[in-house]
Amino acid sequence: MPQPTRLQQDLAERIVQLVNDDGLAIGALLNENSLARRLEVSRTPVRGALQHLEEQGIVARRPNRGVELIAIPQKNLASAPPPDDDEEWLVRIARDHRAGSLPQDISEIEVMRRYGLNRPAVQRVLSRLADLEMVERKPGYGWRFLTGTRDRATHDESYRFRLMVEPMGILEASFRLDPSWIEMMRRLHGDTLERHWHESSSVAFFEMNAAFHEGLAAASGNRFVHAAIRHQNQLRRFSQYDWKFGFERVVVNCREHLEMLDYLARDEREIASLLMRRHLERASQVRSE
Amino acid sequence: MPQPTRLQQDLAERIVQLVNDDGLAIGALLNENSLARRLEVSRTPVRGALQHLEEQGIVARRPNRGVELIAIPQKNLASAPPPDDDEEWLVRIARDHRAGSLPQDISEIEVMRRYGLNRPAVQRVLSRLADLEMVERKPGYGWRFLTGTRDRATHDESYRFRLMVEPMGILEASFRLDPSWIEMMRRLHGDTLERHWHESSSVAFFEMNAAFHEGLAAASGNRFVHAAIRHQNQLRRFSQYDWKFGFERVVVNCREHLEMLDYLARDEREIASLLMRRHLERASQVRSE
DNA sequence: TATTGTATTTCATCATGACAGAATACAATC
DNA sequence: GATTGTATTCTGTCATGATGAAATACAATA
Repeated sequence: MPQPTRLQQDLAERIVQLVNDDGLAIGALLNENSLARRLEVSRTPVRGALQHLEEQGIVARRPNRGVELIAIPQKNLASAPPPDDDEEWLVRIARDHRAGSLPQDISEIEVMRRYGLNRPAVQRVLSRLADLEMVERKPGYGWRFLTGTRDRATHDESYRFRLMVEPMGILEASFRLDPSWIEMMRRLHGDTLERHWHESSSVAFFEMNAAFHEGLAAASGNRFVHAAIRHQNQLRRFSQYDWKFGFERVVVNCREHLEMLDYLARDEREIASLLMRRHLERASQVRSE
Repeated sequence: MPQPTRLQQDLAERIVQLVNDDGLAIGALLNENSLARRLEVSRTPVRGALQHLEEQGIVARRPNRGVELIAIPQKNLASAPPPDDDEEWLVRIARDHRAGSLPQDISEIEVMRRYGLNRPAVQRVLSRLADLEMVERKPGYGWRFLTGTRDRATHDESYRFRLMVEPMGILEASFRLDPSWIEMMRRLHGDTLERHWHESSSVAFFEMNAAFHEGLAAASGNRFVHAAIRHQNQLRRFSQYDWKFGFERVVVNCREHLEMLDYLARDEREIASLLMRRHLERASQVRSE
């Protein structure tokens, strides 16, 4: 009981979500069986999640009767994406390599030694870096970083690719955008514009940016469009996490996003699509200056 | 020495490739060191590959002097893609599931038992099926097949996606197509049209088709376009391997490909791009009849 | 009877060691 | 001196068993 599992944490969040969606009031009784059924897991991890919520004072066990809701939980910050355990290692290794503190060619054992990771973890991390085309297996043993010719060309190709997919995604017949999503995005962008700007906000800014583009890709109703953009975001995450945006760039970006949201709210998708095209073209030139 | 490694097989093929590229004649001496350097591996696997070639009567060892080329090897069939070891299992599992002989939800151990695979192999295979969105991890333990709603919608979304990417790829400024590739493709398509058609040719036909689209994607000079189409091919490979094409469909397909090749040979890319668009639109309707 | 409490079984991950193949170094031969 | 032959070291994969968590079955209680 000291450390809730990742599954248990996720379930706890999803239970909070269910409570909100169902509009339950204080005093309502939950029960493990129906939760387990709705969440498609067994009772065991649900118990763990409930215990976790109990420690937070959100529910209280009523022996043999159920679990009473004793406080309405408020959802955490707007859809904080659950940070993957391996992810921090991805970022760290990518950064270390860029800083030149890693050799161009490296074996799995060397990575294990340097970072104190076990082998399965190293293999997961390297596989994911390979998916992002940041490393590749060497023919014999070991791995090789690909960041030689990569950065310059990749940046352009990424934008060229997104220019093919994102504006068209908005025009798909299956495009459906949740109005509440638009509202949430508007609020996030408004906040970013008004809040005082720190260098340290660049990660948050990146994530908002990524969420905007991914959300529209998801709305296209085409899983391949969505998957492609998610992949692009993942790719950019590492090369841009410690990229220092000037505030002017942030302002321009938010304004362009807000403009698109305005048109999308009125279902003016042709215009939004054009704006997306121009937005990407402009953004692609930022770095190459 | 009974079984050459996969790496050794690959090296043997690449050595043959080098011999052809360099235009070496019978009697020429190869040496392990320079081959190892050019192939970016150590001498050990090169030795294995040479031994393999020796058994085929292509080279002969001259102790302490080198390895003599005693027969000009002819390249195997046009770019036969080295069939991945796991791949047959992917196909088999996908097929078994479609045939209904696998449960909707399944654990890794169950897969190990049914197919007599070891755990790492099962994990590789399931991961790849997950990349193709054919299965997903269940929250707790086990995996779930996604082929419920999948097939119908996926087919359409796949073509919608390719319609965004493939015609545009041809128009990219970085587009470069190797004339010899065009020639090879023409020959392949011509052969397919003339040869008598068997049901059993459908795999070969699929692969030619895939190679055509992948080749054009690669020519775009954009790695994301290329990766996206490779992914689409992989996806289609499983749902279409035992799809029975009527011969009329094969004829139409080849004619359309050949027409595109004609325009591409003259660098008439706008027209080729339009033809690609119509080709995909037409192909997308075949199955939904 | 509905629900939680408890015990048992099953599963996936990790740790460890064995093994085959690749990398490397050095000896032998022309 | 260049090349192959041979030995040694290093690396990654597989096999096995231990461990913790999830799934499942059954008992207990309101």
